[in-house]
Amino acid sequence: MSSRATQKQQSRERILEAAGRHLRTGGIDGAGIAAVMSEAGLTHGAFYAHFSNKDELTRNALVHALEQNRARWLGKPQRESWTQRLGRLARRYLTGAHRQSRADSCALAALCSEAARGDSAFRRTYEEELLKSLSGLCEGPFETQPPQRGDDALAYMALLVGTLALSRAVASPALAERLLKAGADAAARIGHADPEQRANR
Amino acid sequence: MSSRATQKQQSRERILEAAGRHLRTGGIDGAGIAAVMSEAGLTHGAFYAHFSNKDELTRNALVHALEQNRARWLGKPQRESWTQRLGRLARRYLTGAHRQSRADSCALAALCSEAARGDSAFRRTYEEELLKSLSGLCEGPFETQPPQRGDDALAYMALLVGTLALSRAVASPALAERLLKAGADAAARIGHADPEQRANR
DNA sequence: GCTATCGCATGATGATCATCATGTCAAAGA
DNA sequence: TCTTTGACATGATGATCATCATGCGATAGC
Repeated sequence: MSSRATQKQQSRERILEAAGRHLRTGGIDGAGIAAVMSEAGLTHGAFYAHFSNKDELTRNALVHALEQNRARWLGKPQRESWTQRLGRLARRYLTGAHRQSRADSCALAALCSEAARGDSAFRRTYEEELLKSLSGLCEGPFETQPPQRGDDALAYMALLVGTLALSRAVASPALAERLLKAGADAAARIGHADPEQRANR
Repeated sequence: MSSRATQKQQSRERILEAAGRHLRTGGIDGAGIAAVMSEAGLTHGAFYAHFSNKDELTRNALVHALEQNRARWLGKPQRESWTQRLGRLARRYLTGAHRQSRADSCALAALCSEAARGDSAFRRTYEEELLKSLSGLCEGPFETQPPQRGDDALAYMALLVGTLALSRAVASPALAERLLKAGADAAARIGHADPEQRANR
């Protein structure tokens, strides 16, 4: 690859990094092309050499951010039961540190309510990333999971995302911490409700 | 009350209604004073006779919206167990209709991720309203609930909010519907995990 | 070495928006 | 009836922002 091409590739990488941080910290609108480019060490004019418009950047930054999120959250495969896995990953996700670190936190949670207002291309991207995260959680393609496990995984993700979002939306740290704890406990229980009870729902 | 005062009161009411709709449909920034005032049948200049700035409007609209939300969601007291109540209210909350009606839907869910980016006055208001909703759910002051019930209520609200938000963020209607169903099932189970299991957590 | 290319910078442009200044007119109070 | 008040309208003002036009300078291919 020519040196110019690698330069451009590196610039693009830095832009996506900066955009990912801004996206999670400031939301979809809170980005600002000039601010992102400046954080990437460039000026606003260079933007259109990399992306055709802001929406395209936003989608790419979302993908980029969630790949990082999944790598850090899911880590390497473990020897554990489904129930253990749900409990362990919930405790790893619902921490005070995750709540407070905005710039590199889970983009699904950081954007959950704003995503609904995005255009359909953005929502398609969001959905794809959610499905990838579900597959990572299940350690296999989400579409091939047995129905009950798929439903568990969906409710589980909704609980994690909702808990983290609420814990940030709230003003008092004490309530935020209690939310995290209550959410993690409930998430750990999603895997093992009494089976006979679940059969005749 | 003088006729002028009632006029003003009615104007204020219409502004709050319009702002509540815009808040839930377009988010905190998506409001736009001119648009809100025009929907209230006034022009933008009249705004500052009612509120000192946009932030104040936003907070008041949030309170107004959530009062309506609670009235419609919780309805009249019922003769039912805690478990039954959680199941019934989850099914009432997590419907396709609620997902699609943006303008008058639950403001807690509509703003859950953006609220984190609001100023501290906004987050205080959000927290107060969340606590009122929790009290309504518990049919008594949230602060006086037994710890386990309080934790259940917190996780339950997080699950409802997260499920509704995700179901809107996603592009495909089928996945959205499945999320609602899985969320409602899981929410109904929050109340009755095996007690001995819960005791030695 | 010469020239074309292209990544990037600088500086418009036009749109949107919150807020303010000023004017108007009807109702309140004397 | 006359004056004052205040709810509302109209029309700036300045800030922010996405997008575009233009120019530069280094690199790549000849």
